[in-house]
Amino acid sequence: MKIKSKLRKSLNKIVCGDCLDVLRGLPDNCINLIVTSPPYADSRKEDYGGVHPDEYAEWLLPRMAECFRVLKPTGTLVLNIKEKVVNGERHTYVIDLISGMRDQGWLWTEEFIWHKKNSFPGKWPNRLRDAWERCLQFNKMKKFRMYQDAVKVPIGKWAETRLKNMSEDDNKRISSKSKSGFGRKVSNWIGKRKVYPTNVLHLATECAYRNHSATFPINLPKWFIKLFTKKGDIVLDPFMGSGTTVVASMQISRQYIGIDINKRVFRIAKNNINSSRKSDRKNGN
Amino acid sequence: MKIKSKLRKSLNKIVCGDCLDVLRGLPDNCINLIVTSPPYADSRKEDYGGVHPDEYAEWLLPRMAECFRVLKPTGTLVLNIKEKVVNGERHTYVIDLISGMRDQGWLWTEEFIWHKKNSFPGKWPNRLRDAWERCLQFNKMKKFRMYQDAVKVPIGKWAETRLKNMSEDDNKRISSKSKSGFGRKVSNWIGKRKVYPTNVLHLATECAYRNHSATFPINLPKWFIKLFTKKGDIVLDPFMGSGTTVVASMQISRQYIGIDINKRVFRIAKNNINSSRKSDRKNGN
DNA sequence: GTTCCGCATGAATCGATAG
DNA sequence: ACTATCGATTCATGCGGAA
Repeated sequence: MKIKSKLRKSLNKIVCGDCLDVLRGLPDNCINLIVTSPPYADSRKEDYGGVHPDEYAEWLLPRMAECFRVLKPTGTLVLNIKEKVVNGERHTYVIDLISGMRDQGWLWTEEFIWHKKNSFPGKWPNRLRDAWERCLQFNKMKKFRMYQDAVKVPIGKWAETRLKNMSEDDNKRISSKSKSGFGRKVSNWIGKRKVYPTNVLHLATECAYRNHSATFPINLPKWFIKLFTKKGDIVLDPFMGSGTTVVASMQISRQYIGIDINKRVFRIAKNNINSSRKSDRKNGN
Repeated sequence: MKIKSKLRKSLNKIVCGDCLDVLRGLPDNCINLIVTSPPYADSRKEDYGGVHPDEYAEWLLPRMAECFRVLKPTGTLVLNIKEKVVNGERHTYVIDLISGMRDQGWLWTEEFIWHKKNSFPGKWPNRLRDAWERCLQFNKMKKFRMYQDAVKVPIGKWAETRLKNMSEDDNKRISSKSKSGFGRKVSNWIGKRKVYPTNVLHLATECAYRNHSATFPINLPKWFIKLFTKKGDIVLDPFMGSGTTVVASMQISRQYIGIDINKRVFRIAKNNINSSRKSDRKNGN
């Protein structure tokens, strides 16, 4: 049981280091879900040094190989990514990445679209505003775990804003103010017909209280965690950033492992996780 | 003037045949915009004989080469396409196509998302409902014609309240605290009624012409025609289907060339175009 | 206890200018 | 010529305090 203890030692912890090295310390086939948003090519230079678009796939691929090894056969990997414009053209590093990962044995199962409702403003002579990002789904096998019922949404006009309205945060915010208000809200939903959502997610980028330069609304990882894991399962984020995926996992009772190479960002993640833990306790969880 | 007459003879006509052959009869650099939805791999078997996904890019590429030749240097190609699921996995023929077209000299300028608001209902064991398609934009040069003002949309209702009460800071330029380089000057928006859209299109799949097996709402090609051409410009659809792109072109006073290989579908297109012409005349155009 | 309203924020991109 | 830095451009959202 050496392997099991090795895993147990890493569980519900965050680690500062290159995920390429850190992941080597994990046993094979132990993770249920990997949700991550790797630093985009050439961006976040301050925090990550900025990998050039031409070398991006090459840089990310060995890390994806380690992810493949640690993921359970029925597990899932979700990669939030978008190619940037280089020289007036969309760069090919994302499609190069897909090709390279398929060579590693990954199945490119699905591509979700995150529609960013409040995208960056701006006007350019030959380009409109960019309002979407890819969430690439990869698997090791055709048959993977998926819990569609966990992400059902009320029928009707709410379908457009399903994630916003379904978020745990909303529940929590209401409950912290008044228990009765919370109960009433829930009762509104009871009895409503629910339908399965689509592969297009409508979410705004969060803009308040972010010390980290990347926007990654907590409802995005949370939605995928609900869709691909059940309570107690293990969620990994090898590019944790400010810890959004980890906090999402905690809030819905999944176990987690978080990794990030940058010390400044790591401290922010630690703070976010600690304050999330505190507010959890306050609410009696 | 031999070339010009060759073009003039083809203008505002539709042709039944393989676009690979038909396009050879057109001169170089004469088309302003190509908007098309090529037959999907392995589907529409009845109409097109069904190209297998593994051979799809190979089949489409020589036709894209002819498109490259006939397109003006400042022109644009828009390809509405989506990879299908083969063996539980998204097939790679679209990214193979992008690679192959870049080898031909195409620039992969942008990728628009068509969000299908009323996607087909249903439930599959390992998959949610598919509610989006790609609209790939390709160009021959970095500088192409684009008329963003033609597709402006009404400003959001946030503006009504926000712009009434201006703080002092709103009148000067405030730069964002993060290193993004972004700033804001709220007073810029006073009096503005319309804003530029994003690269995400929300359109329902209203299929006017039910005899054709592909759904392609007329507002999709029409939007791209407005964005990339002006009145009198020439629009080509080498996979015309039931003629949606052609009808859209007629409705907003662009010239057209439509091609389709399938005789049955071709007759439907002819009918659609004729009745569109009639209703045009009735309206005094 | 709810709604209203002010306001800071964001994985951007291009062209010009400087080294 | 080629690369690095800099300034200009512009929406919609959700938090938190106020009514």
